[in-house]
Amino acid sequence: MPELPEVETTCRGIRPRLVGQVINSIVVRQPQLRWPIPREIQTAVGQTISSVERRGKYLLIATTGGTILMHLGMSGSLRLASPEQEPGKHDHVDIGLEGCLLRLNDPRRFGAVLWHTGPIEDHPLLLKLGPEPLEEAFDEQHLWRLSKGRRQAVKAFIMNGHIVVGVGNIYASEALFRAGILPHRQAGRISKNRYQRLSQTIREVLQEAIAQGGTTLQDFTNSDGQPGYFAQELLVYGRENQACVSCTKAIKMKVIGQRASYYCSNCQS
DNA sequence: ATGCTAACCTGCGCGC
DNA sequence: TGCGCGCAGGTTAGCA
Repeated sequence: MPELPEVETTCRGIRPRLVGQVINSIVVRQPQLRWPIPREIQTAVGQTISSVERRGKYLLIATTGGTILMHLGMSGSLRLASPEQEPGKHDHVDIGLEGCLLRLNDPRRFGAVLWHTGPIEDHPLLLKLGPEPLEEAFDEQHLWRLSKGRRQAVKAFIMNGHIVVGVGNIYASEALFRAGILPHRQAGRISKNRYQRLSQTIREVLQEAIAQGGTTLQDFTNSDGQPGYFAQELLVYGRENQACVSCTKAIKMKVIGQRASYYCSNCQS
């Protein structure tokens, strides 16, 4: 479910309610997520939250004694709820604050809740991540340099978190369409000029999606339970056999790296 | 080093 | 109605 814009929307939504608050309790109903939730997570109880940040699709809730590292996987979402609200079927974790709680819901359980002491940037899951697509370090130079000699499809290349973080399946197809590049083109055989265009369209789609509050396909809601509105802006994703918005030719679908990829064979080359 | 595959799970929509 | 199938927004581990 959540790509970078959805995680960013969530992060912005929960931050004002969390920073400065003391964690009163952590209730784990289902510890079996992507990795088991460690017992040490209870160390966070009694600590004060100092910041709520995003790195790629990871949410980092920093406290005075360590950091809660969360990932929403494919189907996770966070809600701010009142302590009286009964937990639902897939409400696996509650982080209790003063007067409210942060509740993790994740039907497929591909998400993660981990605890890390020491500098969070040293966490093994974050250590090898590529640059943030909306920050300076990400540009055509970066893509061009790392693509050298790579025979992998460019779509898989930009979805690789070690290259650049936060480009998920929806936005990868969208960015490639806007850049006029076929998703199955080999990464190492794309010109620097085209990477210039691609780095631009990646930033563009992500920024627009954040401005719209994320994309709601089935069930994404922000921390207030509101849906995102980017779905109506999607030009190719999920539009197989429909007319291309630019040339009216039928949109095609091809599985690349186990993921459905949508493109226009006329507008992209 | 690179790149592909399986794996982790549940829910939903579709065709029969 | 019910059942089986295929598919879904992510990412890592493991192997060639």
